Amino acid sequence: MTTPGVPTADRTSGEKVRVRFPPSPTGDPHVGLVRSALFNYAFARHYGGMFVLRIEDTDAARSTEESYQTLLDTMRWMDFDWDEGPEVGGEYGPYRQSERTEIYKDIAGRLKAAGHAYDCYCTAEELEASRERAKAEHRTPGYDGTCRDLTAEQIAAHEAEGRTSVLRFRMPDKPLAWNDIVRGEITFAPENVQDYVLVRADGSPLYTLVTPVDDAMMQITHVLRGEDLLSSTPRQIPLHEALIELGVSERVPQFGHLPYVMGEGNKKLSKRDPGAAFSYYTKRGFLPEGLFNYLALLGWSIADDRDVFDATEMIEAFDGTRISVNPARFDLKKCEAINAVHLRKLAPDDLAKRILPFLRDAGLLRGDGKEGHLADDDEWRTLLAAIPLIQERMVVLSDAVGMTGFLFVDERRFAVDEADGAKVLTADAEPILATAIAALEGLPQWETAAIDEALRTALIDGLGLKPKAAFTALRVAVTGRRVSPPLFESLELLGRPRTLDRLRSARATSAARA
RNA sequence: GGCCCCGUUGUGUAGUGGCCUAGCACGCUGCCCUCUCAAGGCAGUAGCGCGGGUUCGAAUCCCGUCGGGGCUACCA
Repeated sequence: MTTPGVPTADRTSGEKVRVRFPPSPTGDPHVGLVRSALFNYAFARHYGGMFVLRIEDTDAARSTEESYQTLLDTMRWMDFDWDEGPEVGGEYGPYRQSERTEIYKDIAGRLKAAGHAYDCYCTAEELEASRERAKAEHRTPGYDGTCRDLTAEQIAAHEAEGRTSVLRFRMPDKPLAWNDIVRGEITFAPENVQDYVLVRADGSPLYTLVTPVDDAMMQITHVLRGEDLLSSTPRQIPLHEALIELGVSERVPQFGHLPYVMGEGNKKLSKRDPGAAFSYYTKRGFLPEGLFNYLALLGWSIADDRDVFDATEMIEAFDGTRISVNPARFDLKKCEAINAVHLRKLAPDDLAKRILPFLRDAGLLRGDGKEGHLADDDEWRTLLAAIPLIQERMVVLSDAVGMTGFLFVDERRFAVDEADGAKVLTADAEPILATAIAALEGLPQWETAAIDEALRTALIDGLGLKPKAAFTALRVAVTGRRVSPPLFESLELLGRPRTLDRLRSARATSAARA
């Protein structure tokens, strides 16, 4: 690898940095896509530049309105505020390519008039044959230039035959090189990059035309995109140069090609991979902060001894120079670990607020949902009090449902986990539960320390039990599971009546097994 | 087949000729703490794809080789 090109987004040139994120609204957003948005966003913010959101929906067959909306929701959820784009506008709009067809038509015409593009009448069969020939001769397959310099007679003959034509870009005969922001000097020999199609026979523009045209007209200075587009860059550079010549552009943007995000095996992260879909994270309750942090780590590092940081810190550090060239494998475990760290840093009421929707969706709250009031006052107080018990045990927000469900569940619907109950609430548990009930019934103060002391005295000292055995029985009886938040605190939160109800019910179960 | 990109522990990375008996994080294992589970603490596990050079000295430079990936569309 040669020295990567340091972005001359420099403050010295005085040129305002403008970057763009151009997703296609096809299907559900993918974490690889979000990572790409993140890098562009951070780059723009680092240099105090503009972040442009552009929707690449020229492929009408695959683009959907639903996907478009999901894309915007995703951007908002990640807090990637865009300075120009759909819904916010901007002076270089419109920002949906489907609304720019006249622009493309105009540019295509001017490109043709200036001799940078020409009509190609080759049929699919002819092109296929040409490719086969090239392969057989160990040459790079691609367009052979048949229609590059047709005479007026030849064109007339083709038209008379009823052939249709596409518009092809005329590649210059010179080495195509650029200093990639991520990878350094990259060069393609001209014979390996052939004339390519800009406009379909039906007159609709292709990605190959539209992307450089928009980047040019939107004054984009830096293009950070996936490595899969690396081989389209040598084709785009001469087109940018042609656009400069036509006066619609002022520069060839600097390019940087980001490493892939890989999934299982040695394949790009695909829909098959658990966790490939962005919605997976919102559903499980990852934090935007956590996902932001983890995604930033996919192909970038902030320092040699640190990998937890927030958006501000990343933006401060992200100047485009430490981007890795290697593909990064998506590691859900690490993503969870990073998320858990961010979760533990949240203020208690903030965390509680974020947990609420998950509790609501699980049907555990009575709140009417009006004006964001998902919980009633009692529930809110209980949740707030439970936060210290669960915060360091959680990885994602939805974990709170399982951990605090026993506090919110309607008493008539409370049930002990079947497997845990069968294992723990045996005949042996009956005396433990009986003793605990007796100890708690007359307790003057219903609070953690008193509960703790009373139960230890009665069960450990009194019955000579091991703490683990004694408290596991109570834990299962009261929380319904063998794993729960700390027991005594949980009992305090649950309150005496409900605690005793559950203990009595569990005692009955144990007695029945005697 | 052609072109291009890439190759440090299981994973992500630090590393740009001596600071490397290769650092950090996640994972995994064990121990401590402990009412469960976490969190926390401590310890451990495992790596420069391979082969040649250059050099007093190479993960770092050169050549070759092997491996992986991408592109090779009237998709983006």
